[in-house]
Amino acid sequence: MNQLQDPVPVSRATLKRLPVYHLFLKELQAKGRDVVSCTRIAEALRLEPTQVRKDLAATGIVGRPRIGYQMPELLTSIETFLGWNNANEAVLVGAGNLGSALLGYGGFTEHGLSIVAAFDASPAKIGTEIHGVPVLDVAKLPDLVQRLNIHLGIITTPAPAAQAIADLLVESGVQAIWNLSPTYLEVPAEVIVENTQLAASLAVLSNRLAANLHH
Amino acid sequence: MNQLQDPVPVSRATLKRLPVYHLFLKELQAKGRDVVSCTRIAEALRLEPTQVRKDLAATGIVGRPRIGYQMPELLTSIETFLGWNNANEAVLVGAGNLGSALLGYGGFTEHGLSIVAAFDASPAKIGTEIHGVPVLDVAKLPDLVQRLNIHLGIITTPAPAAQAIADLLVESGVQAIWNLSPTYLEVPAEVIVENTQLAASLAVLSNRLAANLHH
DNA sequence: TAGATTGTTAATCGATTAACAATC
DNA sequence: TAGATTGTTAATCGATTAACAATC
Repeated sequence: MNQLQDPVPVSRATLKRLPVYHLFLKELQAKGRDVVSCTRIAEALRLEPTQVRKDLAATGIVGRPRIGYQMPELLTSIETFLGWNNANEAVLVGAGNLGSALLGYGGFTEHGLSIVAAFDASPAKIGTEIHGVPVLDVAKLPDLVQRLNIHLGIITTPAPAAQAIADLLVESGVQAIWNLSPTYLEVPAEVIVENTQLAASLAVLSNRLAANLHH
Repeated sequence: MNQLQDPVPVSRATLKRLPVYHLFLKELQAKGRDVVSCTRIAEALRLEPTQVRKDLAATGIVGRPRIGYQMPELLTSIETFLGWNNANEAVLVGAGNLGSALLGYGGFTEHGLSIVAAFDASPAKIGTEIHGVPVLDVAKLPDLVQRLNIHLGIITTPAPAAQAIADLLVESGVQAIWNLSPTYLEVPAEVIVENTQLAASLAVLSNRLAANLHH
């Protein structure tokens, strides 16, 4: 329901907070709560109640004054909004340490991501399985992506290989790339790229830690 | 709330872009360029030249009109500002898939991070080494952190264990936590927490991909 | 009812972008 | 010089926060 057509465009900031709410709500639900207010969420997560309210409203949920939101309804609303309950199939390229970690992560399935195949250039890995996912030759990527109509590619290769892999994914028809390699990727404007630079997260932390130690 | 008394308060957004510039500049340097302008950086990274200029200015670099910035000087300026050239020692807790991936990542050393020990609760792992880093019993964490005066802890445990580990790290004197577990951590206000929620990155991507597919 | 909470509009804050003078 | 680029101030934009009426 409430599929408002072209509703308020949701800010990236809101999009990043929604999974955090989801996490917190799951924990709360496990403790037996079946109703929750923005006030409570905001307090626990050190945010402003109004911000939480706006974020939740973006998912289409409607609450009840004096009461709050029904827990299962709220969780479902967030999940639906984030596209977590209609699985996205994805391929992963680069079955090294980080790639293997993601293949073994497990938690992605409940967030609507299913990695159906991994690709690598190393002959030693090709033909094996990592955490149950087959590792294939990169040469087979275009065919598989097209046949299975895969929309999402995950890049966990070393930096020097990443751009060529991105090109290959785009040529094969992938519409979104999750880039975990330490590179800036050049792709056509219509392709969505989400960069998760582990070094960048670290940079923020290092800088703030250094500032702290000076006091 | 955050009373950093730096000369110029640097926005978190700037802090996140600096490593991207660094990455791009390293690639450019490898191609033999030894001077670069904001115009060029902005064009390659699809940003506004003014934004690049302000970001770089935050690191203290001074450029020359008509010319731009000297490459080695600019790289050093970014590295120094981010604290990448005076190593931070860190411990990692949770030597599972993701933890092992980080231990094997290698790229962190050049960003000023040195993981000196890993901790795990599993007897099978204790006493082993992963990518050259010893895996120790969590019981030994407080002593080691205090003795070596470690400031930074990295949490890669499953969600249920994360809060207890965070408490332990804080008690032991750690001042910053890089949390890669899917949990929201409660810590004292003076402790810096940087959350890298892999699921959250994914959430942003899923949502935008879903929106795209509807068109 | 009284009071807590939602939903929404208005004000504030901060970051981005534009404009432009200074400089080499 | 002429023109590209820096550095900086002002304007704009967007997100957060505050205020408040509606509601149960």
